Amino acid sequence: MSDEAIDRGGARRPTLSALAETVGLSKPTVSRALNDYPDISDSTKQRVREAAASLGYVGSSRARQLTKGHAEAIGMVTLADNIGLRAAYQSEFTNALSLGLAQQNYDLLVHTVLTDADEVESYKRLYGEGKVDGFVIMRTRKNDTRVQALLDANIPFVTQGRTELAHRHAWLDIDVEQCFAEVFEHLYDLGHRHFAFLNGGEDVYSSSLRHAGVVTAALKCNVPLDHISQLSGDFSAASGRLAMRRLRDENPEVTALICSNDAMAMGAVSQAHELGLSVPNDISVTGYDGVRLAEFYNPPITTLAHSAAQCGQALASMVVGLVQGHAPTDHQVLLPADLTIRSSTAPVAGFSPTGSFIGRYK
Amino acid sequence: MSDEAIDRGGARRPTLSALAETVGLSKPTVSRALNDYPDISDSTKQRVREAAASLGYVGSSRARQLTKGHAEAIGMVTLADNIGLRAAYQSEFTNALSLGLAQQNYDLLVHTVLTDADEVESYKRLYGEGKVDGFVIMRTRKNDTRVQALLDANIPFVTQGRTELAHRHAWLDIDVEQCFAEVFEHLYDLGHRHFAFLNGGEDVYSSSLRHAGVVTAALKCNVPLDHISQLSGDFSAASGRLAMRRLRDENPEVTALICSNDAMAMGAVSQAHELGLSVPNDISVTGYDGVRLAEFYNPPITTLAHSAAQCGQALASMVVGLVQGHAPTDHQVLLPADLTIRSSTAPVAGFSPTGSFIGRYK
DNA sequence: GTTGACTCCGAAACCGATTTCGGAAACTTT
DNA sequence: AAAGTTTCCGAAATCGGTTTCGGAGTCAAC
Repeated sequence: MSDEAIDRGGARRPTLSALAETVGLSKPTVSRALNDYPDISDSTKQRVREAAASLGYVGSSRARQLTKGHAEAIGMVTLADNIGLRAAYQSEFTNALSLGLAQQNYDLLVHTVLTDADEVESYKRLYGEGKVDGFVIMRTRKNDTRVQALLDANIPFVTQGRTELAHRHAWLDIDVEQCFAEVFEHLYDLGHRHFAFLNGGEDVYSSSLRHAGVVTAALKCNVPLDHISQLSGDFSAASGRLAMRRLRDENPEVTALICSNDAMAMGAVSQAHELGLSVPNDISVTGYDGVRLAEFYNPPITTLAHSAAQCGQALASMVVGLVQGHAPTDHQVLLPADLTIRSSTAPVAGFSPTGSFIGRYK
Repeated sequence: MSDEAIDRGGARRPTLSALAETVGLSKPTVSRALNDYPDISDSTKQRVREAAASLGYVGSSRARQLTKGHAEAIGMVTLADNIGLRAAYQSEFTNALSLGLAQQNYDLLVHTVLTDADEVESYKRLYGEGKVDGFVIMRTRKNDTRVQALLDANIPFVTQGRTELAHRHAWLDIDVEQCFAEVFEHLYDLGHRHFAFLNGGEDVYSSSLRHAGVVTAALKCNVPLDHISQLSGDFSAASGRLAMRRLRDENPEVTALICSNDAMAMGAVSQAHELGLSVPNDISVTGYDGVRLAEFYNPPITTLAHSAAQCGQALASMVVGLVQGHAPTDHQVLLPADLTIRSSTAPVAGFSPTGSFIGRYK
């Protein structure tokens, strides 16, 4: 009664006890009414709900978490060096993930660190403190220390991209082997016979799959493997530029460059123009990822598009299933990518197409 | 003793009580030792810390939050339509924000919603549930319902970008008036006399500031205002394309297009090329934001760059200060942007520069 | 008119930390 | 040696919910 707190604007939010008191019931009863337990009469539920609404009661998730034992949040820790195009992809992805999570009443907690070591550290701390129930891991590498560490610590997670330990954890990946074969065939159908393939680093699991896809398609098309120059980059636009310079100097016969992501493709295109080469007239270039921006590049870039939104949604339900007790191996899904043909690829000079095209024109 | 829980891989994490028992001390003592209270002897602190380390004890943030009354987390709610370049900027920004928060032991909670209405709803719920202590709001509009709602509900927040209510809340903004004046003068110095200005919508607060900057500079340079075609876009690449088409059809005398962000600039450039216009030979184009990608565009785009990283860092300390009790009005900061000259701007044909350049060449 | 089943609700314990308050031991003072 | 300080630590309450367990009514059945 005389316990009048000074109302400094913040008007202390009502607690469960306060709500219980105003409706003249006990705490447990009110709690069960709000949570729709069967052993509470409908009339009581009704009364409680109305009172809750009129008081503006919102249950404290902190208290609920404490008793329930889970945080209803999923964590994602990223490296601070996410810039440029990589950032574009990540953001589309993060938004989709967050939305998918929200639809299942989970929140997304983002933590950014400066080094790899900090990253593993953060996983353990966030999970140990109970701030999150599990993780989504992006940008997996072939031999990924994070995956190993989380496996060892028995922390639930799902990766975007497979690893060497893929049989032991939940993952979602794009069928890059298949789609890089498709893009190769697309170029072959356009009459190209001398290729360059700008792959990512060895440590990236998907690099070997991309390579396999290209090789498979080459064999199928009877293109000798020494007609495919192998280049290596780091997924940055800068490494795309570098690759294009080397190509001009060392392999001028190449008419088609297959890049392992859109950023490298854009870098390569911009370098080509500076070298006086026309894309696609002198050389065709393809990308991978389908970031929205590739569509507005100059010229718009032919790419393998996978929907970040779709990935995010799928990942959301996978990780939620996981933290609710599903087996990791129940959550391993492979998604296709769409060959999206735009203006950075064209027939080689003087070639009249005979085969049929794969993919969609956009 | 006989209380042997089945160790199903997950090895229940040690609690404070468990730790207290192993060191033979009481819970409060251990708690204070861990938190470095002065009334605990150094030898005891030492002993407790060692035991904690060897047991791998990590305090439950859930319990701590409950007693301490705050979540040590900041929320950000975004609209699901963040795609393309907008996403690129947001991601760089989010990473920086998250990093800055991490350095102050705060986490970033991201929530994505589909509609504006849901957005305000989410702010109230997240804060009401105690999941976050405050918010960072992006993409402010002139008359921003979110700002009004949070002000009404007495929820701490800081915005990136001013609003009509800027005097009542914490904000961080770029001095767009100043920098748009700079970019105008840069173009003027290159000999341009017929301009187009592609602004954002009326509802965006900064649009009027941008306009003011351009007008001020025009007056200073004695450029009659009817030599500046006003166009309006929505910050998308598509609207940049549209603007360029209109320009070619209706104002062919224009030689310089000032865009209100990089995405529109890129759209304009790509459209120009398709129309057979050369950038920068036929028309110069400028952007704003300084997304990394503008640097690798074809051609690289002259832009006004503000560091997303710097904004994120600043915002982080602002919002943390705020939730720790600082007054909103102590946190209102205006940052400059750098005129970053690249290849999308050039002197008009036959113009020999007399004035000096503003800005840096990159 | 007991017994039994059912419906609906409350007392008390609990989750895992922090904080308030006070008390025992050791150490100075006079 | 009694009184007053300091130093260090523990008992109990607390945060705001959920869960376990049981108990008071009501009603039908024998």
